[in-house]
Amino acid sequence: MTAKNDLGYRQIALDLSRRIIDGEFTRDSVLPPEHRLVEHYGVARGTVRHALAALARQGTLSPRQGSGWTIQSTLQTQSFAHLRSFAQWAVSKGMVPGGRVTDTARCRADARESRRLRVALHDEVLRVTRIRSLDGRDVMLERTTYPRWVADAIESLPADEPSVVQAMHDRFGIVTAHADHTIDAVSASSADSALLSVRRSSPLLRVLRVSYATDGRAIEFGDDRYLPGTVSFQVSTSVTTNSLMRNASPAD
Amino acid sequence: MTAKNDLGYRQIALDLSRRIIDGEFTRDSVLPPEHRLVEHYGVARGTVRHALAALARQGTLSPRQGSGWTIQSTLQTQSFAHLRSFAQWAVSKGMVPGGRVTDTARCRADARESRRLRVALHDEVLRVTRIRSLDGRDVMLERTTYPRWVADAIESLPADEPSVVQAMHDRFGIVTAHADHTIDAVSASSADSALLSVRRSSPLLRVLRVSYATDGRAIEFGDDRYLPGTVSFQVSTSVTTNSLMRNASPAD
DNA sequence: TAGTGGTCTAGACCACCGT
DNA sequence: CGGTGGTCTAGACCACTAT
Repeated sequence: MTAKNDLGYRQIALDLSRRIIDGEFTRDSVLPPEHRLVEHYGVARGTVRHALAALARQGTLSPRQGSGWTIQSTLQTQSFAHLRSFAQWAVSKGMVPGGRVTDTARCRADARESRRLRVALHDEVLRVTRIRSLDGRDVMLERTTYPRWVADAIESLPADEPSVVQAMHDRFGIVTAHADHTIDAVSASSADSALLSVRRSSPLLRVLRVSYATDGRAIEFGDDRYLPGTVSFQVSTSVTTNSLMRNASPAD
Repeated sequence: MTAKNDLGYRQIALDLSRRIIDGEFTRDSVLPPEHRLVEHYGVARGTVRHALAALARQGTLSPRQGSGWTIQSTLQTQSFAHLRSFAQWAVSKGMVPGGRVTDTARCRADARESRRLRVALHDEVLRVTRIRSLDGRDVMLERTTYPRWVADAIESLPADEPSVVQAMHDRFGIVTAHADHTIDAVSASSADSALLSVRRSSPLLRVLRVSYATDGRAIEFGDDRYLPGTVSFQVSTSVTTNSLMRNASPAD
């Protein structure tokens, strides 16, 4: 876009987000003043402000009266306010998600998998390793274990399926109703470092993730490792919604 | 209030909030339609909507197109501080929190601080560095910047004050109403490594944290760096309840 | 269909920032 | 001082919900 074609604060927010990601505006720089954005997009000032406010809530921008809107972060943040898959989240941020499977194997569940997936120890499970990318750049290494009841569906998907969650929903009617995430930091293992092209023992942001179907069965157990500086997670708390928990035991 | 005296979306939001707390509107009931609130407060619809949107962001209200604004929660203040404060969280987990100030300095706000705290660039701020421990073991390095309006209160606290949040509340009536957290992973800087006794460039879990008072002013901007394996963050999300749920089970 | 919220317009005035 | 964001007005039309 970047033109004045259509309208809508959502599209404008998406376009601005896109332009920030593309480097048209850099961190700590100031956005063009509102009246210029109004010209550019051909909408009323209120609409532009609606878009800017949305980006501010998401941590991308920050206004200062009398000065302008400065770019807070060019990082993309995942908010837990919405339960989204990697691909759906990427699309909502105006980026192109990618993925490729590097390894897949039928195995017997180890202790950790049996605990998280609530299947019997040594039950058959499917382990899949994927590299996930944003706009063509690898940003995350995902190791997911699926219980037997979803394994066949997963194996039938193409290796470069961009959105596994979407495909599971569309093709098999398997819906994620609930998910638990545990976040911590780890050193890259030698396997990690090879797949993500980073030095061994460099820091990675790890998200352990278990998602559940509407009937409560676990759909998958994932260990996602993000390159630092590419993705961060954001939690907004208020008196009424407590969405964040600290946990003292090691994440596993 | 509850009258149509003055104006301003903040006052309207505050008034609605108070009326909800006072029980005039109960949980799961529906607010009067916007046009009636417009009459009641004697302002334009945009102003009413601005106030409603603010309450919605706090989790108090939730709109449904075609229906109305339903009251999501009538809860307020108390339990909140318990989850937000490092010290109180530790106590609730049966651990003994500790802390010591290693550095404190009055400075001029740099670009990042002025952005996050919404104070002018080069405004005077107070920077405090603390080491925080659990059961006598150092687990976290905390660098916090306070704006001028809280700096004096902070400086009056003893260096080993275990719970800053608690003290601010009890002694000065400064209450945290809302907070944003951004979580990612970083390499330990040389300063980090010295203070936390880890190798340089080893992974740390970083939490950037801005907390706000009830009137919306920023109370503090913090950069907390946790040793991996000591603390993790857990988030539980579900599709049906847009607001997030707490999960009391341990990470493992 | 009537009533609700969702979005948008085209102005206006004020408060704050920098020079 | 001129330029910026912050707030407000008084309309308008659309999309969705209930009946």
